[in-house]
Amino acid sequence: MGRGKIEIKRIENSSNRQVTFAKRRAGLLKKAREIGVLCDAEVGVVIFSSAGKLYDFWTPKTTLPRILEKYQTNSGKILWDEKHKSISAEIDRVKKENDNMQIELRHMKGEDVNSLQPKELIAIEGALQNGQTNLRDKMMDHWKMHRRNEKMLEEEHKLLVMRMHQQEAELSGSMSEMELGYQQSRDFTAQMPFTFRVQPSHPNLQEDK
Amino acid sequence: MGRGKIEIKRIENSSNRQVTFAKRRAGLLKKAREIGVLCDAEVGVVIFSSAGKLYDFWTPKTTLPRILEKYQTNSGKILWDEKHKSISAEIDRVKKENDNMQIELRHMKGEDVNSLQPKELIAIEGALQNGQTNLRDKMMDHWKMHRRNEKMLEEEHKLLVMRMHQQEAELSGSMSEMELGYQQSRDFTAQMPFTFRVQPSHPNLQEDK
DNA sequence: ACCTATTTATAATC
DNA sequence: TGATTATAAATAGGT
Repeated sequence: MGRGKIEIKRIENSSNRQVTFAKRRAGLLKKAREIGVLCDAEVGVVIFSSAGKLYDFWTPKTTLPRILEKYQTNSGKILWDEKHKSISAEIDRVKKENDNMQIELRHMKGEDVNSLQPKELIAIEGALQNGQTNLRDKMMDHWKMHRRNEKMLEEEHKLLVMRMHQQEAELSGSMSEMELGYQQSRDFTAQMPFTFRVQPSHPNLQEDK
Repeated sequence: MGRGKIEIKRIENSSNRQVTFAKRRAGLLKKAREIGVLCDAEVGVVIFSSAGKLYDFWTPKTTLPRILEKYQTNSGKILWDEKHKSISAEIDRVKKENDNMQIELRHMKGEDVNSLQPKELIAIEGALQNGQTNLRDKMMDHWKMHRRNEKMLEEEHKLLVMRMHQQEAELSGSMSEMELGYQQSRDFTAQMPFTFRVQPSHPNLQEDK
C-alpha cells in the first residue's frame, strides 16, 4: 500500500528499512490499540528494532504480569514457570520436612500421642531417656567445671593473700631505711617482681564470661 | 477502511464485534509478521479475545522467554521478579523455622548441647521430664486398656463356655421327647434366646482392629 | 464465508 | 527527518 508494491522480505537498504520500521511500527501499535478498544480485547505488542530498542503497547489496565499469567494458563507454554516450579517444589519439600519435625517434636513433648502404637511410644520413650542421659552428663560436666573453677579461684585467692602479707612484711621491714624521694615511690609497682602484681590470670576463669 | 468510517470505541453489537475482532486480529498478526521480516525486528503480539481465548505471534527463533528477558533488561520493569521474590522470602522463612526445630529436636536428643548454658540445659531437662511423664501416662493407659480387654475377653469366654454347657444340658434333657420334624430343627437358632447366640460383641474388643 | 466500496496505511518522492 | 501523494491493503457493512 504505497506508490509501489513491495515484497515481504528484508529491506536491504538500511535507511529505507529504518523509515519503514518507524511507519509500520506506528501502524502496528495503532491497530493494536484499536482492536483493544473496538473489540474489548486484551492486547500486548512488543517490538524490538534491529538495534535493540524497545517499543511496546499494552491495553490499559493490563499489566504485563497479568498478561503473562493469562498467557501462561491459556497457552500452557513453559515460560518462567520452570524456575517457579523448582522453587515451589523446594518449598513443598521443606514444608514437609518441617511438618515431620514438628510432629516428632510434639511427640517428644508428650503431645498428640493418643494415636501412637505402644511400639512407637516405646521408641520415643527411649529417645527421651537417651536425651536425658546425655543432658545429665552435660550438666554434670558443667557442675564439675564450676567446682573446679571455684577451687582454683580459692587457691588463687589464698596465694594472693599470702603474697600480700609477704609484701607487707617486706615493706614494713624496709620502712626504716626509707630515704627515697617521691619520684621513686611513684613507680613502685615497676619495681615489684612481675609475678607479684595482682591479676586474676588463670585462663579457665574467663570461660563463663 | 471499509464501506463506512467507524469511531474507535467499543462495538456494542456483539456479533459485529466478533467479526471485526476476527478480521482485525488477522490483520494485526499479519502486520506483525511483515514488520518482523521487512525490518529485521523482533516482534511479539499477544491478543486475548473478550472470551479469553489466546492468539499470538512471535517472530521466528524468538522464544517468549527470550523476549521477556530482553523486555526486562530494556524496560527495567519488574515483571515476574516480584513473585519470585515473595516466594524466595517464604522459602527463607520456612527454612529458618526448619533450622530452629532441628536445633530444638537435637537438643531434646541430647545432641549439640555443648554450647548451652546451664539454664538452658535445665529448661530442656524439664521438657524431657515432662514429655516422659506424658508418655508414661499414655503407656499406662495402653496397658490398662490391654489388661481390661484381656479380662473382658476372659469373662466373655467363661460366659460362653458356661452357656454352652447349659445348652448341652437342656438339649440332652429334651432329646428323649424329640418328635420334631426336620423343618423346625432347621431354624433352631431362631428359637434361641437372643442373648445366647454366640457373638463376640463387646464394643471395646474391636478397638484394636 | 465472500464481496466490494471505502477508509487507512504506507512506499516512493520531494 | 517531515510532509505529500499515489497506490496498496485492510476492512465495514451487506449478502
